[in-house]
Amino acid sequence: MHSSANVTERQAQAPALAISIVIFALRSDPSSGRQEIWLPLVRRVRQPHLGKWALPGGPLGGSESLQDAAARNLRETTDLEPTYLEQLYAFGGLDRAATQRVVSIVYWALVRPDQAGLARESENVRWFRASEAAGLAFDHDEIVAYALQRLRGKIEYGSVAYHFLGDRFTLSQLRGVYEAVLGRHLDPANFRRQFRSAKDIAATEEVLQGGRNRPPRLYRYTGSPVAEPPSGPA
Amino acid sequence: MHSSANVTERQAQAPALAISIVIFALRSDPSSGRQEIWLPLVRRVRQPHLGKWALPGGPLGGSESLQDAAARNLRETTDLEPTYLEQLYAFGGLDRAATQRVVSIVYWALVRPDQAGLARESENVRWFRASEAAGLAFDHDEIVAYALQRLRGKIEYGSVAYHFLGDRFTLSQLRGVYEAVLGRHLDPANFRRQFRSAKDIAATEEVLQGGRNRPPRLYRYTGSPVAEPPSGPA
DNA sequence: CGACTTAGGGTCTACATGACTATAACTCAC
DNA sequence: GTGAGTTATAGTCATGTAGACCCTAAGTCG
Repeated sequence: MHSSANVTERQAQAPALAISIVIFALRSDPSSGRQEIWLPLVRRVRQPHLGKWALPGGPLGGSESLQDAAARNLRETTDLEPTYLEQLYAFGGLDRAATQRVVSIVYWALVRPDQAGLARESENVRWFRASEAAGLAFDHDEIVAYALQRLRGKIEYGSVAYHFLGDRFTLSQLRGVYEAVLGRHLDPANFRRQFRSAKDIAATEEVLQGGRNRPPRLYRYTGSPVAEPPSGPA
Repeated sequence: MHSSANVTERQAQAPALAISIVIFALRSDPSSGRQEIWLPLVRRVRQPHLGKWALPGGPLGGSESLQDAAARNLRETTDLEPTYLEQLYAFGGLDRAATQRVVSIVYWALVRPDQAGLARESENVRWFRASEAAGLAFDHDEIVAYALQRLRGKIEYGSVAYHFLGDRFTLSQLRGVYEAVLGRHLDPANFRRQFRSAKDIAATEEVLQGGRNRPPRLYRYTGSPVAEPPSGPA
């Protein structure tokens, strides 16, 4: 599939179509306690870029939608179900791959590493801090940077933050998500005030017991669990 | 990464890759004087959907980037240069075309119909009011609706409004753009106050003479003329 | 019990926004 | 030439929100 082709052959070929996916999850640093953004990468087991780390992905199956293909690649690498999945961008520069013209439609996803999904690493699948994911294969460095930028943009406006968390969460946990994504400290009191008046969040009767300090109240996200309509943007 | 089928099988299944483009321009209604959003459509001259109106577009050339392909399709239908060009979305549902799986990477553009470009219509190219573009071929109705939604979202946050206008414009003209895109009346005084303090807009020494009323001052957009970095999102 | 830490509520100020009023500068009808 | 009409432009006032900051509540731990 990667037989070296001269220029004429390359231009005659239809561009190959691939799906890649940037999968974000949060993990607490054991020492500082702060949350950080992590993502799984897959080691290249063939040329080109053999041995380098790359985004999960693969060719688009003939009988699946773009979104389905992204979700399938996510499951195959992490064993997790996405709580959020959205198209990021279609990358189609001429020089993305040396041997063949490849157009990659990239999705980005948020997962909740509740189960041992984040621990399910192998020789060829490993989780990295987003801040330390560099030197990746192809143009995947740029793609990850763009996905992070989009994540930051989306969290300010929209409702993606909740998709990092379980169905019940404290405002401190939610604030931790925002601080991890935005990369700066947020005032707890102002954050609370802002989200108490938010539409799609509701206080439950429960509090979280077992902590060292005053037990915090648990909240619930009441908005729609999926951000993207099933048949693409409507 | 994945056990690959042999080349012939894969190419038989491989979805076709196409570029489409939604081109927006503003035109004043002669009776009301208000501005409206227009876009050019192309009549289908072959099956499927023969005779229906559709978005400009075509197959992706083998030696052009996605952005270049979109710009080329724009020039071929309108003879205008885009002042703004950005990727909209990649549509890849299974049922988009009856006979063949087609993945369309759709761009959207803003043009300034300074020259006679908007008048350059033909049997198979015609401009339509965006509000009246319905019954289009394929899923192009949805694509136009989504592009309009994106335009509205972008105009509130960003700097796309200026790309509908020439290099010198009055605040009334700029307000006209906002009113056309957002579909509602805006208070002239408040609009003025907001944009006098905007960063990327500067007053010139000139005023626009020849109108019926008090001559308005001309302003200039000082931000970057292109929104998208040349090599895709950075 | 007192020290410590996080939860949660409040105040004060600065700033942006929407509604509204007032004045300036021009054309046109007469 | 004068006044009506229209748009340009400035200012005012009330409201809402965000950031900085302070205070109290309710737990744990020594």
